[in-house]
Formats: sequence, C-alpha cells, structure tokens
Amino acid sequence: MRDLKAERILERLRESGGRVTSARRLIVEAMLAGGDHHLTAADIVEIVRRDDPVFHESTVYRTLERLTELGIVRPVQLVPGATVFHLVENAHRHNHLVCDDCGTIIEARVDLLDVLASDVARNHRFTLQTEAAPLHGRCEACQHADAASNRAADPAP
Amino acid sequence: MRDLKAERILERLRESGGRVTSARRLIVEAMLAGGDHHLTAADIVEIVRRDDPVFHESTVYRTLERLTELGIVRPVQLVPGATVFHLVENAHRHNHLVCDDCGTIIEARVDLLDVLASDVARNHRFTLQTEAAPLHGRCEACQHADAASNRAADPAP
DNA sequence: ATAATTGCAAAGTCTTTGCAGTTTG
DNA sequence: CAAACTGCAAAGACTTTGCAATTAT
Repeated sequence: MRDLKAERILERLRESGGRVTSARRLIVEAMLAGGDHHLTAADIVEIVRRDDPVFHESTVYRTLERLTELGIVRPVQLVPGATVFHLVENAHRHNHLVCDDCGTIIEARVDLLDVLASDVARNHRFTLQTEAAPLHGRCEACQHADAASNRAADPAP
Repeated sequence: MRDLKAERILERLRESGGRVTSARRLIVEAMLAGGDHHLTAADIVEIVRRDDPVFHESTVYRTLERLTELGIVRPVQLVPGATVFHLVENAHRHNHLVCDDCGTIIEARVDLLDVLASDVARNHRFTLQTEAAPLHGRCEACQHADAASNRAADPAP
C-alpha cells in the first residue's frame, strides 16, 4: 500500500525525465511514513539516515525542490526559520492554525476557507492556496495565559 | 505630525523601562516613513545608515525584538527568508495576499477575514490574528501565465 | 554512453549572542 | 551611578552551489 504510493510518485518523477535513486525513494517513503506531519528538511535527513548513514542534506534540498516543481510536494512556511514540506498526494486537505505565542500547530478543516477564497477571487482576482495554508493567531491556552497575567499585573475591577 | 508619532512610540518604550537612543529613534522614524511598506531588518539598516553610517545590524534585531514584545511592532513572515516588520500603530488594517509564484504582494481589506475569524474562533477556540496575516496563492498574472504555458505545452482543444 | 544525481565542502543569507565600552535616566 | 544599550566580531540555523565521482536509463 505504502510502497505503491511511493512507486506511483517516483514514476511521475521518472516520466518527467528524472531518475529514481535510492535516496529519492527513501525521501518519498519518509514523507509518506510521516503522514500529515510537517517535516522539515532536517527531519527528513534524520529519517533517511537511519537507512543510509551517508545521506547528505544537499540531496534533500535538491530533491524537495524537484518534487515541488512537479507539484508533488508543497513547501509551507509555518514558523520563521523552518520550512515544512507536505506531500500533496498524501495530505488530507487541511489548514494550519499556528499559535504565534507558543508555536502550537492545530490542523483545521480546509473548507473553513471556502467563503474567504471566493471573496478573494472575486475582489482581488487572486486564487487562494487554501490547502496547507498557515493562519496565525493565538491558541486557547495562550489567550488564557495572557488574561491571567493581565489580571495579575493589573488587579483592578 | 510624524515626529509626534515617533515620540509617542518612543515614550512607550521609555515607560517600559527602555532607553530612548538615537538609534532607536532612527529605527522608529524609518518605519514611520516606510508607511505600510513591509520593511525587512536589512531595509531598516539601509535607511538608518543614511543618517548613522556605523549603525549595526544587531541593533536592529535587538530593537525590533523589544518593540515586538511591547506590541508596537509585528513581525510577519511573508516569504521564506525575509521577515518583515509592521508598525502596528501606523498600519491601516490589512492583509497580504502573497503570490507564491512571482512574490507579488497585494494588500487586501482585512474584513475579508471576519467570517473566517469567527468560524475559527467557534470551531477551534483559536483567535485569528487577521491583521497582517499573510495569505498565499497565485495572482492573476501568474494564473494567466500558467494557463498560457499549459496551452503551449499541450496544444490540444 | 550520457545525462542526471550525489557527496562533499565551501559559501551565502538571515539572525543571534557574548562582551567590553558607551550612553541614558 | 547603575542599568540599558551599542558596536563589533564571532557563531548559529537553514539553505544553496560548484565540482568531481557515481549511477540510472
């Protein structure tokens, strides 16, 4: 099952003139195994090195770039300093709610964005990339934390 | 007018125990002069150096960090590799539509997000930071470009 | 065979940090 | 004066690139 998915993806790579190498196979398998986790390049290196200890970072970046061009992978900037990669094919459609205070990432159903997407299309002729898009804000815990500290700092009413 | 705004901001800094230095004054003035432009740390360095040639990058980062803590400035990650900073006070409420193909940034009215924000609050107990939150997708030009190249590559119907 | 890919090492960008000297309140 | 800030230089995270050796087709 998992292998079939990997092979199907690798076949697209081959069809586009690319070569299927063991490194690339391991990268794709790592991403499939990761499910919907948001893997950084470093994550992938770590996973692949379990099978191939000499696997090098530059290979990840070059392969991810290639896969992105082919539309197989989508890079998403959830937080500063760490681009994460989604396997488009594997991901259920979802969004990310990123808490800017604590960094927690909540996955939300993508259809939340449907109304917004059509508004944006109409008003700005802009096609929203709704899948995997990061939305920023504050999670419940951080809102409470903040309210609590405000209360402590300013013990008025 | 402009000076008053700067002084008001600097006063908040002073009230919080910070010191108002000429470097910080120049940083704030640079951001005010930038209006709603999205200034990167490097942009600010460049502007400030016109008045103070020895002004150093580390000072920008430290000052922006401080101003962010005070809620005076908001960092936004529009594209990978370049955090931009908004002066909260100065910005009219807006969003950014970021074209992932060509990097164009369109400013959109923030109330587009109102419906989404209340949905997210209800469904996920998450408070969207609607202002200055970047939305990703493709601008009109890039959609056309893509359609054209598809037509060229696959001259079917 | 030959074009694509890899490992390696070096460099590049953006940002952070430690420290000693300077400035602000 | 004491605490905060600055310049400087060094380092850190993440990513890119040139090149010779290797590998897929």
